[in-house]
Amino acid sequence: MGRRSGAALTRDDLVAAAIRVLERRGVDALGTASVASELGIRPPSVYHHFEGNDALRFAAATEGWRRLLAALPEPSPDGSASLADYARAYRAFALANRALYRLMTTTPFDPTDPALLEVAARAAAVLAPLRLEGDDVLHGLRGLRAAIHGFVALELAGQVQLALSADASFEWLIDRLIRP
Amino acid sequence: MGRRSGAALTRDDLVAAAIRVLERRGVDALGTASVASELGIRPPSVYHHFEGNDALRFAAATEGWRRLLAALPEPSPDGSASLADYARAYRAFALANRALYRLMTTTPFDPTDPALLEVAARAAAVLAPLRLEGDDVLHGLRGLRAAIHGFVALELAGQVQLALSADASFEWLIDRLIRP
DNA sequence: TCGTTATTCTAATGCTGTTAGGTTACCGCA
DNA sequence: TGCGGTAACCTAACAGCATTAGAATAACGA
Repeated sequence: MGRRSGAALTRDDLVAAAIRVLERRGVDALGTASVASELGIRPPSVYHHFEGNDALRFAAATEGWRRLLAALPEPSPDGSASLADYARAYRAFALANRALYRLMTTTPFDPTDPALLEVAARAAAVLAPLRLEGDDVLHGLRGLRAAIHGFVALELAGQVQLALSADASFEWLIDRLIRP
Repeated sequence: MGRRSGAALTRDDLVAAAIRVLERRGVDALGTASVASELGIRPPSVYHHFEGNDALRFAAATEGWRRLLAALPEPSPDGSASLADYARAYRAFALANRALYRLMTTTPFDPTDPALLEVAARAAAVLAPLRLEGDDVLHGLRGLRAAIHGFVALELAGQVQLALSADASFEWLIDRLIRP
């Protein structure tokens, strides 16, 4: 049986289906088989939209960065969007989209991707009040990302036990990093 | 053909083979097939030593924590092993055993594992000079692990570009976390 | 020496991702 | 209005994977 009647599937349809699979069945279940099944098509048909499994996962990860970007506070000239707000929004996104975040941070990514560049740019904007200079700007950027991602990664791995509030520890860490 | 003559394989033999596969062919290639091939046996034979693929990966990850522990400085009563030494040794291990470290931090782990508990205990010992009190002790422990792991994870993902020394950024981050 | 057990095997199943090549719907153009 | 080209989907087939079932052989204890 050849082409079906009605609207044809787009790459975006497949990516959306991939993210649905991701949320429902976890990162290990993501593949041509599960995505095809989600859409009611056959695995080989996926190859008309993507080169293969890797390209599909890559596209899903990129869409993840776009969604993260949409969840981050926009940098405002008056500096009302604080560094802590940025960090909190980042962490909240990761906790609300665990499988997707794992995919994003395990998939090799394209350093020229606009969404990724913008995520980094907002982090830089939000660091501005610290008035870092020279190399410290890049050190600060790397340190902030490392701290946020590291904390979230430990949480997602279940390595933050319940004896003490994870929220409080996160605030403690961010505060220690940004204080003058 | 049944059992082979000579010494039989042990669980440790399989774990060592798994780590060799890990280093040579990466974390995705690790499985019953590759480990069996590494040892010159057939995949089903792996099931006489481990319940399956997950158990094998779990054992390899646990061995990884043991090796990390051996690479960390021992806590000394006079405090000569500093926090920075601990952080540097941790990072060096991760960079020298990339695939193994990825496996360790991706595999769900046993929170009662002695090696893991000891890694955490040494981190706690090394934090002692900071004289944190109450909840701050746990906050500090979590923050330190998050910062170190986050930085290393970004490095392993290739997300630390070469414009500025990663070593310097790491020192910057650790210093900012531990200064009074 | 002889059964018992441990270790490995072959054979087979069902799941992947992937390639090759066939079939049908849509769309622009005569 | 009809016709060809292309895009989107299909079935069939293959290789590789983890896994289970059951047979064969070596080592070991009585």
